[in-house]
Amino acid sequence: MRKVKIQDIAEKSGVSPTTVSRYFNRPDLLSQETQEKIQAAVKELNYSQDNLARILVTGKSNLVGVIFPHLHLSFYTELLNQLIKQGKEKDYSFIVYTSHDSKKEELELIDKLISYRVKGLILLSHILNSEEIEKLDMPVISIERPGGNFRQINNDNFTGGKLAGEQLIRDGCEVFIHINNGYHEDWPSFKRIVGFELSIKDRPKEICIDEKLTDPYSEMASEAIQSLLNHILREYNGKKLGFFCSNDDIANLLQRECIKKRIAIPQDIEIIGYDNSPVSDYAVYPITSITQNISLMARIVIESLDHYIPHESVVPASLIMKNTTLSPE
Amino acid sequence: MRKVKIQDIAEKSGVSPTTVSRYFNRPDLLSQETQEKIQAAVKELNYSQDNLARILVTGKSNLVGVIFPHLHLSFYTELLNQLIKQGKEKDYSFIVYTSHDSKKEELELIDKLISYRVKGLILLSHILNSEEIEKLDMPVISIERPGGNFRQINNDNFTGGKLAGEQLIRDGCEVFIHINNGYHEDWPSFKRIVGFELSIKDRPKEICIDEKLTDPYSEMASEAIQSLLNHILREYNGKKLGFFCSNDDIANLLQRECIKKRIAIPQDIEIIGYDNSPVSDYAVYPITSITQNISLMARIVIESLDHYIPHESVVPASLIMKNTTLSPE
DNA sequence: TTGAAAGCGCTAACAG
DNA sequence: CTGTTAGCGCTTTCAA
Repeated sequence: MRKVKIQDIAEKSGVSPTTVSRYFNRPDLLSQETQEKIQAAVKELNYSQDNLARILVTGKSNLVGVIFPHLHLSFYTELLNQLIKQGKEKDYSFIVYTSHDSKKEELELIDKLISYRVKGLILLSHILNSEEIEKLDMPVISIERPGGNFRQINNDNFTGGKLAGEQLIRDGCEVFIHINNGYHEDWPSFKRIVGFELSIKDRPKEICIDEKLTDPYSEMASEAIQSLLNHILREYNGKKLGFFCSNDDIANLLQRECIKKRIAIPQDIEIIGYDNSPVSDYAVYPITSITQNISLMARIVIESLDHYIPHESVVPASLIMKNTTLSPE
Repeated sequence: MRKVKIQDIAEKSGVSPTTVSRYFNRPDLLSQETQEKIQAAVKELNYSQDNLARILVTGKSNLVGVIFPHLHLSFYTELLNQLIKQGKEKDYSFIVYTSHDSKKEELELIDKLISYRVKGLILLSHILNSEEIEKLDMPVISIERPGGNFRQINNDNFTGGKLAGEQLIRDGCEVFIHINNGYHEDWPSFKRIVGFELSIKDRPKEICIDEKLTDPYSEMASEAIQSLLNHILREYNGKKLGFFCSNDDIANLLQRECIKKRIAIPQDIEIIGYDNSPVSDYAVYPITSITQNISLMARIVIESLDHYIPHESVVPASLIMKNTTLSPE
């Protein structure tokens, strides 16, 4: 299958393998004449480099590993999309894994990545804790994960939650409901709740946590949101409700139930999502959402691979007004 | 960074590097005693293999390249999801690219994959034609692409379209509309249209093609579907309409417009999508859809990597009844 | 401006 | 059951 190597084109063009290597890496060191000879041979034999051999000897790899919890959330697929797109310019290639599973399996995945000599690891899954990550003998860039002595890129979740609360207040909501699929106090996304609660002060509120919402495309999730909505409607009959959801997919799920119940959006119920992902635009009523600026996150990731300095970056959050909140006068 | 190699643990355990190598590849050839010695050393030094070196010498790689047109379609992300999941068992790792772009860029991507010595290439993009693919010096598995002398895995699109048409007839639709983002007669998905048209015979029909629907998450797409629906409603006022969309995302887009116009689904309009992807379940009225059996496709892909024999596989299509068509008595 | 030699980390003969 | 030797395809000294 693969046959033509540097040796072959060395012979063809009457120079040494070293010179051919230099043609690719330091062409400026070669005479015009040799360059042309080599170029001709490369074309004729349709030679293409062997990156593995090169990585082996130089120790410099452009392979990057990415581990997602799953791919059923727009935030993840959009981030992947941006990583691939922006990584292309710097010649990075991404090995993608998902890890729904055990700690043991995640460590095996990472080991496999190491065995492929990846330049770094982009981590979105929540299975490993900080100490375990710090033990890894490679650059790790975590996204929306609890901190530690590695590179972290997080959204300004606090401001995100605060912006949501403020908007709902401005629009005259009387009860404030946060829907989330689970939280830990050390997760960056926990700050959304903090910011939200702070902004609504002592107004009536409900914080609804349900792990069934983790995979919003499941039937379980659908049922969970249904009974949640029923509960809230019963409890706060006649009041204007302001919902703040931990992601757009959940917000969309909620909107769907509201439509089925013929509740007027945004007159009787307002909804604010998180991520400003395609689904939020794609919903029946495009969903007002907090943007995480995924493309900026991706850019910082790529940059961090080149210059790895463990610390946290916070990417600003902002409110994107759409049709599930009142439009400003 | 990376230091401990086979040599180190050979010294540590007092055997030759070869023996250590055998410990990983043919442990059955070693005595119990040596195995234990080596195991101890491996643990102590926290050794992990170097796959690149191994690929270099054996010529056998478990890296697989995947090229998608983009990642904004559930069919793509779900396929990727399944590939990663099912590939894990056979120890495959996937390098993922998207290629919105030029033929030149796509060939560069493929060249890069070759330079990483991938075992094979999974191709979903439509940029290269069959001859160009055949020229590639590696196993190529194409999915939903025109054929050629390589491995193809396609859905039984003809039956898929036919099933959709038959259902709409059964439900009493009077006008039959197919919505598509574009087609070529040699694409497998063209057969959906053929099967659909055949099943509805001489009944009133419209075949609507609009490239703006290619990325259904764009604003353009949204506007396109809106004016399309307006046109149809004007033209066939009072008739029951049966829509067959080329994918679930478009079907969802269409449903959204129907809801806004307060058209009764499935009484006045029926909608059938394609892919049976998460969005179809996630829509306000879960969308009746043709399943491509993505997980089966993924399984065949994985299988084909091990036993590469150029030919076409056709994966059966079937109709999944949900809420945008009448439920059977 | 070019080449010879050594070696990246590993495994496949072949031998014992 | 284990070790010796050679070499995967490339780059990096060092020397000319």
